[in-house]
Amino acid sequence: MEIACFIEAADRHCQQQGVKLTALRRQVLELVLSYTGVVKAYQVLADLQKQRGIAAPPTVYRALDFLVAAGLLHKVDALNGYIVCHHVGCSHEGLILVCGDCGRVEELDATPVLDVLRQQAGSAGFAISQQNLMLTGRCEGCRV
Amino acid sequence: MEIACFIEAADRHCQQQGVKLTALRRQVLELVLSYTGVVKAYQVLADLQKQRGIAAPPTVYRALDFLVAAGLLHKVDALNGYIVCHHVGCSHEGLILVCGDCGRVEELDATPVLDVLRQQAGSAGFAISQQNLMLTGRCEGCRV
DNA sequence: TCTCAAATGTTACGGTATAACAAAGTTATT
DNA sequence: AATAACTTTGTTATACCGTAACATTTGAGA
Repeated sequence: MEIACFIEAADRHCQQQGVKLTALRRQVLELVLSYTGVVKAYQVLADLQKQRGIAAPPTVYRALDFLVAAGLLHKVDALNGYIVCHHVGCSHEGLILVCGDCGRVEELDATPVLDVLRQQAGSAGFAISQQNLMLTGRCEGCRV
Repeated sequence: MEIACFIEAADRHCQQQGVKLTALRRQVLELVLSYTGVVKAYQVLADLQKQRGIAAPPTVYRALDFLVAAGLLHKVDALNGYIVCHHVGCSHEGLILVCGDCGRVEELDATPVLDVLRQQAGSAGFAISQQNLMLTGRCEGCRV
């Protein structure tokens, strides 16, 4: 199962970083993994409530914040949602395409375009940090 | 005064586009212009209430949506805010650089890099929509 | 003037996120 | 073990962000 594999990798990743992937955090990560594409905090909250009987917003937000900080998830600001990071462990800048209709996510290599961006930002005095590039649009299936 | 100058340019821009910069929309634009940097919808709402006595959220959101659609403002998703577009007439997509240290915002033209991105995304089946690119980094003043 | 469409007003609500404090678990040290 | 210090999680309450739905007004053209 792919989820179990990812969890295992996440576990190693957290150990390496000296942070703890607790039971709750693992549970939230599994819930996010169970979706394809973008997941909202309140969806995760609802799922968590089904599994535990009760849970409050801070519980899920804290777990999500941890997972983002650990590099296991990315926040998609434009959609108020979260996606799984597909480049855990490799220091690789992704170009993340999110379909605004179906939530499907695709990752490409952002290196070439970030080279251009770094140059452009540099001439304005800005040093842009390592990061992923997120764009919203429509995937092939959702274009009519 | 710089605001008056911008308003004048905005007026011409709207006429060219065949859309109307009504009194309300102009008032909201002036309020956004009165700030430096990112402004939140509810800040504008509060200002509007001071000036008119009463106003409700849809009033300001509709005006802001119009101004974004007209290319006069940009929405900054990551901060739930809005900034003035500094490329009215020459560009509709911003490359927005936010200094993680001091919060300063700089806007460049994202058109060239988005052309490249559209091509790259297109070959993966994605049609990326009109949007701003927002990147974090460090501005000249904050780099030691 | 009349009609239609666009813009604005108004009410009410739903989605997003965090503050503040309490309780429970964990770790290190004695 | 016992304690203390710290981290994590639970709980309550609330603040912030944004829109649906419908009423009313305004403005341009027939």
